[in-house]
Amino acid sequence: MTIRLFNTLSGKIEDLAASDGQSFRMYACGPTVYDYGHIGNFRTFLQVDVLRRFLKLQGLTPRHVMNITDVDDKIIRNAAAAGVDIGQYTPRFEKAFFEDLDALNVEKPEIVARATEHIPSMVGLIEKLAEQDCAYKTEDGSWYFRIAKFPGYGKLSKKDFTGITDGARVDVDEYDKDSARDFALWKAAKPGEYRWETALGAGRPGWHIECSAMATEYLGSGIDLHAGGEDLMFPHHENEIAQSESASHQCFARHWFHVRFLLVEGKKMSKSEGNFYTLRDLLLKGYKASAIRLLLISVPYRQQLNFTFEGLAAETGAIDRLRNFQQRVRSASAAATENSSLADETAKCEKNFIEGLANDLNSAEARAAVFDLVRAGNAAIDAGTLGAENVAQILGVLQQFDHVFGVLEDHDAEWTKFALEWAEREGRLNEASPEVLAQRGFSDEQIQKLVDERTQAKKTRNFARADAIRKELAEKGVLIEDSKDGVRWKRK
RNA sequence: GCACCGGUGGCGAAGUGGCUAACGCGCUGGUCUGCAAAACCAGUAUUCGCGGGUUCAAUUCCCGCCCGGUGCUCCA
Repeated sequence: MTIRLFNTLSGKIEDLAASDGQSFRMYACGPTVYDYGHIGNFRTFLQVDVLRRFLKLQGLTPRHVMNITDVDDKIIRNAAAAGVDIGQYTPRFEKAFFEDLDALNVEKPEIVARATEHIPSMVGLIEKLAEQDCAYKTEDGSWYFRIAKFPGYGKLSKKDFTGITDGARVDVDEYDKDSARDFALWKAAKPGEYRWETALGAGRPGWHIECSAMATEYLGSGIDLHAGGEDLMFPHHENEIAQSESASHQCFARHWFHVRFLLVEGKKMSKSEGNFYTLRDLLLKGYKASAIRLLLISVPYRQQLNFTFEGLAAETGAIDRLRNFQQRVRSASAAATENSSLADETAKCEKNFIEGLANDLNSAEARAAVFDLVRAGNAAIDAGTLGAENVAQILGVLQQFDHVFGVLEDHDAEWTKFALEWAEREGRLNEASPEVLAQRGFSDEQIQKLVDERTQAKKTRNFARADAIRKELAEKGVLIEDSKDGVRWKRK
């Protein structure tokens, strides 16, 4: 199946392929590690995850590079405020970032590259640009990219800069740039500021240069795909193209993948609106990591997604249904004969699932196909017309679904516990919801004891006592389910 | 202000110039149960922001308006 994906550069939907016929070389802009990641950040990382997982499902081998921006103005400012070196400031946020990706079941890229560990590579690139007069040094010792030397500037974001008047909006710090649009490659250190001593002078890299240097170092020129949030299109990605292509005289990236921003409760997410959420905020409120993942990936990446708590609750229900179905199919007693219409239904699901994703990563279409199978499969189980071959086929399709969607395995309670432990260490337990908090210190053993007592009470038909225990457990966030195979319980 | 994207049932959301407008959640009814819960089944938009136009036919194409979002500046 040919994978078709929208390319920001061409403005068209194009076929995706590994240009070297072996590995699919992709670069995705990673986080600036100065704070905890919010759900907007994670929508982008999650959509890139869906893409790379689907590529793998389709037999491609991704070679995926992600940068960690561990030096920038915000980091320098925050570290200085905390009275520590940037090297002491960033690791905890980098660690938190990867923990969050783990919680969201995001696969780790093949290569993770920190900006601070690639300074020589960036310096080399700037020197190469300087040799071609594409970079120049200003009086304060900073280096800038000369946009006038790159005719293709604006081709990604579709901007026409020909009419821009130089000097129209010049920043005070940038008074000696040749053109207002020229951007910093290397920022000279002001007294007392964090710095690297290099051939370019003492300073630190500009924001855009790290991605050009590291993408090229690990992947070479003409990479298959470059990804990021829609906001990065301009100026970040535009500048990456200008730098990289001026230095190499080759295409930097063939395909550009941009993920749309999300809304929260119908509004732009911002701290002042009070609708700004980190992953940890949501876990502490008792939402499941898997539901957060599913919600963030279920709306196609080019579509604005409205993140709501009602939607999050809905996805929790959807996940339960999918997991229950898988469990039901696994333990179903197979009928003697195969159900051919169900076999057709299963094949159709697989086809629609793959086609949906191949169609510009339409995850909504893909998951709808799976729910069609859930309905058909459940009906067959109810009717007792599920053959052994049917079981194998359905489980196979669910496995494919989960290769990409990654929500069927249940690690939710572990991540909630993880968030609680983190909050406790950070002195932020007050941010946890009462229900989540009630689970703290309520051990599995204690729960089991109450569950057993209730079972005994039921045996003696002491329903009043049994119901009282059920109520008590419910108040502490534990749900009881009676079934033929005994009593099950789970933390909500 | 200029440019771009979107507005589909209670909520999220797919899709299409003409077949019963996907799918999930919710809700209602049913099966099951000591009662629940869970699970399963069934039902649930004469209609796709508003006003025009093109067309035999528009939710789908065009124009205008209203609303939301994004970019033009740091931002996933």
